[in-house]
Amino acid sequence: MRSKDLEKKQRIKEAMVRLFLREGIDGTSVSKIAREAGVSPATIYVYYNSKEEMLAEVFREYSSAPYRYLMQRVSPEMDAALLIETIIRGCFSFSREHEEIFSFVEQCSRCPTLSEQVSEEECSCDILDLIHAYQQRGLMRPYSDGSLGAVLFAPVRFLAMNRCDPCAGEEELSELIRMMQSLLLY
Amino acid sequence: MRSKDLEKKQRIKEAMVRLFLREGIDGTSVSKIAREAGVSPATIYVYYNSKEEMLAEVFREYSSAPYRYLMQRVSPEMDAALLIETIIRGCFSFSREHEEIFSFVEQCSRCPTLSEQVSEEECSCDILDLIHAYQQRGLMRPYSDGSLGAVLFAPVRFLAMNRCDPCAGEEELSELIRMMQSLLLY
Amino acid sequence: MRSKDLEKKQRIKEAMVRLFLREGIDGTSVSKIAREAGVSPATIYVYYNSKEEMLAEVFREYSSAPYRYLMQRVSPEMDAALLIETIIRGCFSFSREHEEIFSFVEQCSRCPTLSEQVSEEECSCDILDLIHAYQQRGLMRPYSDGSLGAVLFAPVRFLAMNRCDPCAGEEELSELIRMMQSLLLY
Amino acid sequence: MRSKDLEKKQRIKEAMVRLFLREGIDGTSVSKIAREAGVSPATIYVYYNSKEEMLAEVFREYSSAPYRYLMQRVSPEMDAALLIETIIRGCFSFSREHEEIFSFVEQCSRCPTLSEQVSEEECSCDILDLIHAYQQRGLMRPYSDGSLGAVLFAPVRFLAMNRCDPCAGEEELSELIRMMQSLLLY
DNA sequence: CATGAATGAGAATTCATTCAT
DNA sequence: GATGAATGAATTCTCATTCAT
Repeated sequence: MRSKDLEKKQRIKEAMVRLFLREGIDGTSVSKIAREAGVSPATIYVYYNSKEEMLAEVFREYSSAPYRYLMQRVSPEMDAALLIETIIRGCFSFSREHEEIFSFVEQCSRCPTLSEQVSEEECSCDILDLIHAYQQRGLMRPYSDGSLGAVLFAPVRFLAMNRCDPCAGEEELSELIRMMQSLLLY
Repeated sequence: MRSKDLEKKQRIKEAMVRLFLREGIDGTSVSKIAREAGVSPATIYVYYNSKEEMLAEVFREYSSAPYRYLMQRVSPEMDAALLIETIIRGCFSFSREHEEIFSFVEQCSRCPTLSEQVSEEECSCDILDLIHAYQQRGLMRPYSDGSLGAVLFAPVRFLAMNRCDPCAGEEELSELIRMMQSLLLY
Repeated sequence: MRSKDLEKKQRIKEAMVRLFLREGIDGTSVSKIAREAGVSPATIYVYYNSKEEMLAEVFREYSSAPYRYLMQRVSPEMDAALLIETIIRGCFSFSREHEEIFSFVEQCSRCPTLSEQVSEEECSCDILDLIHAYQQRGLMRPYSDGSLGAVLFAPVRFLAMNRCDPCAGEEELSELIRMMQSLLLY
Repeated sequence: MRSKDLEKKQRIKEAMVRLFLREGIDGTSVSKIAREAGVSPATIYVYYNSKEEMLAEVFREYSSAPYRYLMQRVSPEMDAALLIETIIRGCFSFSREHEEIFSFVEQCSRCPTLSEQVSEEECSCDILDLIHAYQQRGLMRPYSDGSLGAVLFAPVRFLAMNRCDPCAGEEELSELIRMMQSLLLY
């Protein structure tokens, strides 16, 4: 596909993701996506074989977006406390800066017909590798990957979902960071 | 006249919730619900004005189900460590024993058109009140409600969602319990 | 049927006729009629065998209402000019005082599945008999019944339908009366 | 892509109008229209946004049809008596040659939810302009437009509706023409 | 590659009617 | 007689997809 085409495919993806935020997974139809993307419904079938495949593919692509976002913000030189803070703040700010993607991934990952397509673990493996390094250097407690993922990502997303008020959010965010530091550091 | 049949309404609810698990929110139509419940599609409109209202009402009802389940298992006489263990194990076993309700609530609470209808906080307030008592007696650290909810419920649900293998689940669950105890107790 | 029942049947009729004005013939369903009349849908079937029969029967009853209204206002003692004026003004004021019945009859009489049930001529025969007397006394020109009906009733109903502004209505009404007097009198 | 097929839209309109004559406004459903037009119900929604809009648009289009029909038959060179005869005969023969359109417009114009969409006056303005010329030349009495419309169009439509027997129709038609000539000419 | 038209299948909902009390 | 519940059939309309250009 040429660059022109890639740009069009991108427009379709973004349209879909925007619609998920506005209308929910069950309110997002192919024709609405087409209208939102400014293309014909038929054009969508140039890039995808079916709505189902499209959903699965875009879900797969975007499910790692929060982790890629994080990877750009962390660095192995950070001390462990800052790493934890950066991860948690990063999760939170991702959910604000990319609200549509955040909501899209949350919706897809809860949908039983889609969730099997993607494993959280694969997506988060780079971050976890980084943490392994800290663990091996004795800078972080040696909890298992599953538990780490559960406590590092789930609570902050929980806050992101339930807090509309940004200020209250900030306070709870700081508290959560302190909690996770005391939990994961020595 | 025939009197309105609450048992029939219940069957409709359960049919909907079962379908959410099997087919997802976007694959659940009124006629499928009717077939699953063994009634005519028109009958559903005797009990609900529209699919939207039905969804909202059932979501509202079931969103507190996990917390009601928990409340039956905890007691103010438990020591703090056991309380935490009971809550986390309770969350997990609810997700196994009531897989459909768990999945239903997770899906609805991520759907932007529905999530506003229900606040997690209201649902969890009884549990939080119980914890307040422990906090006031100096048996648990005085974290805010938001943070408590975030760390007590979100990670275990995260595990429940991502672990299919029941054994791995058990180990991580134990670890998570230990983590939360060390985090929340003195 | 007892008087209680007749009153209920009357309520149903009036509800139907009111709905025809508000929602049109195609927007009037049995359940809406029931709700408007304050009875159960099933009750309607105590009085009528089907919606179709109900419609036909009520149409038959109300189609002569404008003529009965007229008959109460005219008298064989009137001079011919006054008779014409009374008829035309009567038609017009009926359409204002009984807007629902007027609209109901107009709608039914245009509907091909209903119109055959009722003939205008039968309904207007009393008025026409009165006019025959004037014609035989040489006080009105001897036009045929069909033409008389056409010029006495159709134009004023045309005005009643198309004039919303009551003042413009009055002027045109007076003009129409003068026209009909010059047409029908010697 | 296929280009929008105006002939197909026309087929849909004609199907609707035909059904109004056969089954009445309340017996005309979108699927019946589709079947009658030989298209899929969904196709109708390519051309119209809703049944309501479709009805309104087609009503608007056809409401002037009888007047356009008349305009092709009259001419400013006719003498006044012939003009009146042509108009009345034209109205009548339109109702016979285009029975479906006649019935369609009559039904729509009586339906309160539709009638506001179209004003008789706008439709008849060309004919009325022609008559104004005769009035100004002193060839026809100077009655107002409202009254003219009422006596020129309403009675003949009344006859067209109530006369099934074609012979009786013809006699009354002649009489009506004579009446209108004596009424409107000097 | 791109498209608007077209559609069969199915969505949500309402209908006229009947049932059971 | 009167009713609210119940429903099969039909309603309007949307969906995901394909067709013809």
